[in-house]
Amino acid sequence: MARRFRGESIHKVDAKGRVSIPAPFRRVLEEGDSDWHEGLNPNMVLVYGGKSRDYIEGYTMKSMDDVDEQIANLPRGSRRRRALEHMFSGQSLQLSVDETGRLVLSVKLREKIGIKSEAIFVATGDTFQIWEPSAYDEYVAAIEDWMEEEVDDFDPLTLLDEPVADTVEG
Amino acid sequence: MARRFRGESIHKVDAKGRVSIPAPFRRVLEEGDSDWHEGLNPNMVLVYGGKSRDYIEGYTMKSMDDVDEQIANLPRGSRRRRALEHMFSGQSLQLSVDETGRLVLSVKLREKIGIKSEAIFVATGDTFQIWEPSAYDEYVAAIEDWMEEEVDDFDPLTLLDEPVADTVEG
DNA sequence: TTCCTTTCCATCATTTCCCATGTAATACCT
DNA sequence: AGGTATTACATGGGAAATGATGGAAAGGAA
Repeated sequence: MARRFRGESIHKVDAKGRVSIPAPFRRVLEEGDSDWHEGLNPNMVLVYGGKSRDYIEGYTMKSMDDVDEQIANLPRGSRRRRALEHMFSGQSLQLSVDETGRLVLSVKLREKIGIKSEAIFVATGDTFQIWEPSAYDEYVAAIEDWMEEEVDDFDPLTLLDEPVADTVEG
Repeated sequence: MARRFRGESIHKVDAKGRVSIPAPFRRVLEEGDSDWHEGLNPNMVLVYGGKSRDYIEGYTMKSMDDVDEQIANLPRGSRRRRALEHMFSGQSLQLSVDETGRLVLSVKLREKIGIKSEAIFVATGDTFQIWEPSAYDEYVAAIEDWMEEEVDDFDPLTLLDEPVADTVEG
């Protein structure tokens, strides 16, 4: 398994939409770009689709290739495939990290998730998410409430043992 | 895997039918044209067939070569082959991007998909589509409605995990 | 000539690039 | 250990390059 994103951190977003990518995340992006080599800036992909999603998702080139390949295996023209193409081709963009470790969020993207002057980067394994900080706080609060009532013995790992009957509410 | 088209954007169509191709798409077209080199304008192919299709499809030279080759492998004279030849040879045209990054949509093409003063370019992986904006909105709304009910937990990637019992409606 | 298409220019708004600063983290030396 | 040098990061500002778009000029076909 490739190196994974870990941790979360807040960064300023300037008037041009520039934001620093957390340095540890940059290492993962470099490793996940087969064209990358020392001294170069890695490429990556942002996915901003999902009408009601209030975050942007960041992919390494490799993990996006995996997704693209799986989509390509679905029957052409099927609804499922069209939905995924819409999400991952139509609602996405490729970019390269700049010389100083930043990426640029266009006005369109900033507006979609409500970002003004700050953004929080959150690791989620082989992708990461970019949120407007207070929206993320709400999201976290919701998860923690759920844990509170669901997880008996303070060890979240018990969630791994239980049978899965999962939905959004599950 | 070759660089893929990503993202979507709206552009003005002037009285002569000129439209800017999104700059990121141009990079893909350049890379997908084996004759291209710095300082030159890439060639590409538009496919406008399909009686009830309300978009035009854009191909790089390479991806069109792939399609042509697959067609060439079908039995000569077969109905399937003739249909595909009609679609991809007959109902298509090759053109080159102009000096300022635009292409020209003839009156005929504009009428076919109902374009008046704007067109939206939408990436779909190794091709892209050109739509009349409001027609595209309808198409997207349909997809999103379907996603809404089909995808439980806001993560479209679950569509990749579930068993495929796929038809065009799947 | 007249209409239509293809080139060539011109302009304005972004977007990208380059440089600079302050601070934090780490390495180095004695 | 104490203090200093060095490198890595985060962030800002301005200049330069690119992109989108409109209009005029030029080439041709009818």
